[in-house]
Amino acid sequence: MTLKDLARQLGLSPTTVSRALNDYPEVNAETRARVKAAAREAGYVPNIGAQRLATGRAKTIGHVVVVDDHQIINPFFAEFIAGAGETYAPAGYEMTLSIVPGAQEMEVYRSMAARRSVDGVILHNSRANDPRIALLQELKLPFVVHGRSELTDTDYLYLDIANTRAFEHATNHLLDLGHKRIALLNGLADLSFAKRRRAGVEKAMAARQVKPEESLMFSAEMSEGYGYQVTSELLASSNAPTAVITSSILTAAGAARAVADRGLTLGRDLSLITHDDVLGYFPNGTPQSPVFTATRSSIRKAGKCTAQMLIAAINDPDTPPPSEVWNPDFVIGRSTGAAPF
Amino acid sequence: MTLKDLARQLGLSPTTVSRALNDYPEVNAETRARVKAAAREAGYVPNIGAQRLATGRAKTIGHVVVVDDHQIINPFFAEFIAGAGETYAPAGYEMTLSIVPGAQEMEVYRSMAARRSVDGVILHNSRANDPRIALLQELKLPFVVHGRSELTDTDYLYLDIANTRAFEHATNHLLDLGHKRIALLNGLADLSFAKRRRAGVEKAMAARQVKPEESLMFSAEMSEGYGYQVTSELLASSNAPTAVITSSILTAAGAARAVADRGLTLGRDLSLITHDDVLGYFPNGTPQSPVFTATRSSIRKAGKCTAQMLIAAINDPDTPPPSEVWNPDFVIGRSTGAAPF
DNA sequence: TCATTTCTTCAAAGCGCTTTGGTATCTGCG
DNA sequence: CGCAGATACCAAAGCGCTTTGAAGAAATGA
Repeated sequence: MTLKDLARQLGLSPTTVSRALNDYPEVNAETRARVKAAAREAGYVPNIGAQRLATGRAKTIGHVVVVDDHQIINPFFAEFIAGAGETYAPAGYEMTLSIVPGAQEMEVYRSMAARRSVDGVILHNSRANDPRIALLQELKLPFVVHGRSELTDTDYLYLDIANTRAFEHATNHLLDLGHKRIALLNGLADLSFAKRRRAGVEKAMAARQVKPEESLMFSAEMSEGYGYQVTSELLASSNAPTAVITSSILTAAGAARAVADRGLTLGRDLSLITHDDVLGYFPNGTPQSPVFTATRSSIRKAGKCTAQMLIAAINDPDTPPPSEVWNPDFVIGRSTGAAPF
Repeated sequence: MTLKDLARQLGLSPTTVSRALNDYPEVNAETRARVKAAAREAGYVPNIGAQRLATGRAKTIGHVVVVDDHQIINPFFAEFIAGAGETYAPAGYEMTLSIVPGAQEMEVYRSMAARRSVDGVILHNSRANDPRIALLQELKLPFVVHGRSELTDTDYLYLDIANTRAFEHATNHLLDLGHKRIALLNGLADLSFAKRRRAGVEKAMAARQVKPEESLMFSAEMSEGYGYQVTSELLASSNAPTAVITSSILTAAGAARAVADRGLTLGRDLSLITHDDVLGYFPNGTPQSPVFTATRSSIRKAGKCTAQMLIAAINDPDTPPPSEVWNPDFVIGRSTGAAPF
């Protein structure tokens, strides 16, 4: 069933049928209704390839996910994607996911632009001086960054959370409780959120003349195992920290397991604050009673909003929406307490 | 830069250029080399919409993910997708993800078929008598099911693991250790894997004349919170089970937290076996020393293989690959021990 | 030598849609 | 009544690629 078939069947020209379906004004209201009814009844849906070719728009947003061998999948990715995906369908967009080795990432953006397979992309895992930003600007491919890069000389759209501020706050909370030796189990060091979080911790400590120790700063992919292993080692060491800050609830869970394994109690023997992305499958206790004291910001909501920003920017390139920086909540759970003296 | 431009620039017809790029035999080897070099140099990539329209093939695989409001994202989904995605790119396929409310799922498949936006789909979360299978067969849209339905009168391609057998094995292991009251924290009841796992547990118990108790059988979305809550309640009840089987490592983690919270020890006061999908971000301890006794099967590998099956079926519809049922490993961890007498 | 086959290449016809540039009919107004 | 401007429709030209059918050039065989 093609447009032409439908037109013939209605005794109309393809032009009129196309315009009726696309809500152009120069079609009689009655005709439009008749066309739409016939289309629905016949189960007519426009061929997407033809539409793309004719309009030059792909009605598709691209997400590139880097997965090298043996590398873990970003566990937050699914939630972010879910949020983004929720906004695409109602807006008439599709989402394509490209899972590629890191070495090919730039090439993928180039080819997306050249073959016009997407109208825009969302950048994940923003890094300190992210080369992807310049590339996308050069390619004139609309994009929104989830996170922020440190680039100051260039303007781009982003949605981020106030990482520095949130982790400064968390650190201050621990300092208030009397903690001085505070470990940070951060994400991979070159990711911009990790840089900012570390800066937040150091800023708070510096303000109180507490010297951050390099040996308590860790960077790795944020798995449960990472939290368990590092915390186990820390607890076994001669001068263990009295508090730990983790960048992910999964890492926090691992840390909690390490504490329990040694027969210790969280919030008494070791204090723990984590960032909580509000993962559906790993809630931080219940709203009434959070397990971990945490900085909290829904990554799913971030996905939703990032997608909206991108669509707005695509539809109206001259007046893009403003970038956003969200302030995470701070929730007190049962994982923090006064420093053992 | 279009094919025509490139052809003009080379002094060749578009026909020849197209054939050279697509490795048709009727092109002089030298010409082909010249064309390919020029294409690379000029950064020419075929327009995807035009290609789709001309060939009728989308070179795209669809994944439909149902996410209703407040429903959690399937936490295993990301790993599966990563596996599938790894095989798409090298095979020249793209992946589109549709995140839709459950009520729209069938409609999405219909529209995918009508507008030819995908060449095939992978079915997630297979259910007992899955109506999607008949629909896709009717639409003549190639598909592979991850999991299996209970349909016996129809033939379709699937990749599944031996759920019944694995959980029968796990239950036997617990029975061998002297456990009689065994709880099952399963996934949502209408999912086919949950049905099979429950059947496995019941089969093993029946074989030993142990009566499974309805009050110890739970079904819910497999979050950490679910494991914690149910296990907490079970442990507080007058005749608590001595062993628990969970369908996901996240639920197992919640159960473990509940045990620790009450000052009890896993493997002594409560035995726990879980299914482990081998999530990168939540490993089951280390290979040398698993935390949980578990049935184990990599869901990422399943994604990879499912995608390969689908591509094979698309490329050669007459001789589709065989369906597969994988046998999970059984690994002994520190979460099981003799029943407290 | 000429007929036949094999190699290369090309012109042109789509694929199914949108969009440009009309035309015919109807209205309103001086 | 006659003309300008709406209104409602249509024919035809693309969008950028693939594919069919044909044809000239070169190679082969009798």
